[in-house]
Amino acid sequence: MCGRYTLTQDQEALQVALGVEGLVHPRPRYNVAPSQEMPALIRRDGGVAPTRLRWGLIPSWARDPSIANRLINARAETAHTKPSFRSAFRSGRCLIPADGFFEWLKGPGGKRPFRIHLESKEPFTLAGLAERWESASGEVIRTFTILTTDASESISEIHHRMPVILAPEERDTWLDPSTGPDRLRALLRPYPDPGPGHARGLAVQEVSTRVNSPAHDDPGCIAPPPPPGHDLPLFRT
DNA sequence: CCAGACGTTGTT
DNA sequence: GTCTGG
DNA sequence: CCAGACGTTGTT
DNA sequence: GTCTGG
Repeated sequence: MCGRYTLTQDQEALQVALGVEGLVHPRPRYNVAPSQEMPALIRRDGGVAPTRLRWGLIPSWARDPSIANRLINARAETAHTKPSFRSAFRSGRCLIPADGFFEWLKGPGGKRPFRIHLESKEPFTLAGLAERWESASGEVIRTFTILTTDASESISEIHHRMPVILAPEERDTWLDPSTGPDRLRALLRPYPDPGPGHARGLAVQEVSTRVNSPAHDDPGCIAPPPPPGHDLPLFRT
């Protein structure tokens, strides 16, 4: 799945990399957590426009917005049929800029966080769904969720699901309101491992458990874990 | 008909 | 809003 | 995703 | 254990 990600470029570099103007990204982010407002790309006036959305989808009909805590991901296989997501799948598709995402490997001795990023280290875009929610008092909240699919072979060592990464040439098809459901679903595949036609793929790097706490958001969150014994008290005889 | 759920992950 | 269960 | 809270009464 | 907040 995908419950944390990074966007370490600054605003200017991100706009250049994505070919978008007017994107708001005040500072590099090393540990983006659900409930936070982040840049997104949507379709507007026939083009691609940047906006800011809160991570965790609130369906328009929800009475309790805390449902967002449980809707940070949507299964690509079923999102088009689910009451919570089908409306957004039809008319609220969006792209979420990122340059890495985190997965935790559960094993004896605890959970170890890993960061997955492109070997090129370039930013990429995740397939997302956006919604607009209005509270009884008239407060409007715009939210998003990230689509997930089966893990590629290289990622499956860590986790069996991964977010959907759309290639640059797939972005417009995903956002285009006239794209049909079959063609949309065909886009929602695992990111390909290196092979014929794909010289470079995803890289997996273990990182410090500093990323565990959503209160941490600094380069230490994507740094390698300290070597064993690093911080242990030293005893000498 | 009305009431109540509506989701993902992972684990059992 | 829309679907399922009673 | 992980971390941290999780309750009532009454009083300040 | 389960829910909420980040």
